[in-house]
Amino acid sequence: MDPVNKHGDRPPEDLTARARIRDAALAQFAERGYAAATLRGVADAAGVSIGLVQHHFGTKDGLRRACDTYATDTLASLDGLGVAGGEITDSDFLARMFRHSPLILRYIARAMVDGSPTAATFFDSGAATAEVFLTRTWPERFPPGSDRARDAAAVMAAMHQATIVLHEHLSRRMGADVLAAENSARIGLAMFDVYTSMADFAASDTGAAIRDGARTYQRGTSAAQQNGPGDDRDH
Amino acid sequence: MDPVNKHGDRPPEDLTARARIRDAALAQFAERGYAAATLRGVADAAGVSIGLVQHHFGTKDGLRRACDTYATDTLASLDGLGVAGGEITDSDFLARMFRHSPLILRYIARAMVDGSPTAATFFDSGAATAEVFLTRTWPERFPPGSDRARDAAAVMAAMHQATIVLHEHLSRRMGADVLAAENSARIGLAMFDVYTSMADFAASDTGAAIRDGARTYQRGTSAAQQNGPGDDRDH
DNA sequence: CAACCGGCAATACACACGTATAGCATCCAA
DNA sequence: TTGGATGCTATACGTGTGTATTGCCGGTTG
Repeated sequence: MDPVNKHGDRPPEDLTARARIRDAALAQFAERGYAAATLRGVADAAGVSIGLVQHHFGTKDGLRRACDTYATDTLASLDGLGVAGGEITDSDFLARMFRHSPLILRYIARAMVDGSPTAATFFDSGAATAEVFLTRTWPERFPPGSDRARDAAAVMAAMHQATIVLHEHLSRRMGADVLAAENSARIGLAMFDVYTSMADFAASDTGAAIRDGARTYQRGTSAAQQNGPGDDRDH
Repeated sequence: MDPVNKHGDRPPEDLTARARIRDAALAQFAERGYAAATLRGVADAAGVSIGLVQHHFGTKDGLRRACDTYATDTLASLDGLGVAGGEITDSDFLARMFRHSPLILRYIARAMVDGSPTAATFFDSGAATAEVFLTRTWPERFPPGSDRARDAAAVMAAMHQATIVLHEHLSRRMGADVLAAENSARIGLAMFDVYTSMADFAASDTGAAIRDGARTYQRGTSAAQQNGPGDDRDH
């Protein structure tokens, strides 16, 4: 049997050599990073000559841009329901992503820390979605346009995307490939556990002390960069 | 004034050319990644010849290993209080890290996704710390050695380290360098907000529905996997 | 048939990289 | 003074890289 879900349910024009090259590039860029990946490696993985890679994509950067736009388009096509509405369907979105193309998921994970301009768009999209969710669900805590909402949304996006970006370490630690479809729910449940537990901690005395300490520390530094007398050891 | 906190409070032997090369390598590896960084670039940044880099570190991989061990030692020296005890002094640990050497922080952030073997150790250390914290604070929810505790600890480590690994996107979105010492408290406060809010969401009807859906989905897919049946709702 | 054009391979080229080697000061013990 | 270490530079070498060039082959069009 040939490799499954490699060219799963894609239109037939995607089975051309050009598409094979793009898929190979997605995999190579994801596994080795842009700098370490070579055009000859991509050509070999795609089973074509290196000349054909240039014929279709011109330069190495052109190949990367093609991968970026392909990933962006695929993501946009999956954004149709749920995410665009500002719902927190993160796990559901990922589940669909797992099924559709783990290749793109791995590529995104690498691009996020590989200097790709598309990665910034992806992160900002996640942060924007989170911000809509936060301001809609708790308008009093996160007033629309406030710094508090913006900060929380950015941090929340980072925390969620961490499960993708750090999938290698996460998988090693959990003993399973967290980018495999059958394990998507496992991360979601663990995130629920972390959220509820850490909220308990935040509401506890020590949690409140830490938060207050951070608040006063922030007030001290926001005026002048010098560290105030604070540092109040939280036992 | 010369660049501050570049060779801040380090022993005098660190001001040798060898140390300057190491610092330049830390910066170059962090900014460009291992593959894209060049020995000539490191030599230029350190103000020495490329031959001296080889004289001190032999090969490029030797230079990377030297950076890894230096980062590891620095981390270990900061682990003295708080973290080793299993406390969740994450923000405090980071605050000290910010002050001591933002250089190493940036290096760690890159190494985490650049295939460095040290990065695995760093992640595992964070996950182990989190696991101790979870099992100590909520022993009934996270029994020591259970899959549930291990999963939650790994995800929690990933979520916390995300603020470092994704510092570039986070900083762009928040309009400030999140790896700067004066902003360390800001992330901590945002994380508190996210935790409390998402815990509310997890406790809501839709949150419970999502969790139950994930549970049944997971039961459907994990035939061989054994998770203790004693998961059920902890009120 | 002839001209042509896109898919594709083979090869050549210039360059930057990591690495190896040789040399030059300075210092310090014998 | 001699003679090696030591810190450091300069330069050469081989290789792998991205890219450019050339040409072949099959199908379409005039």
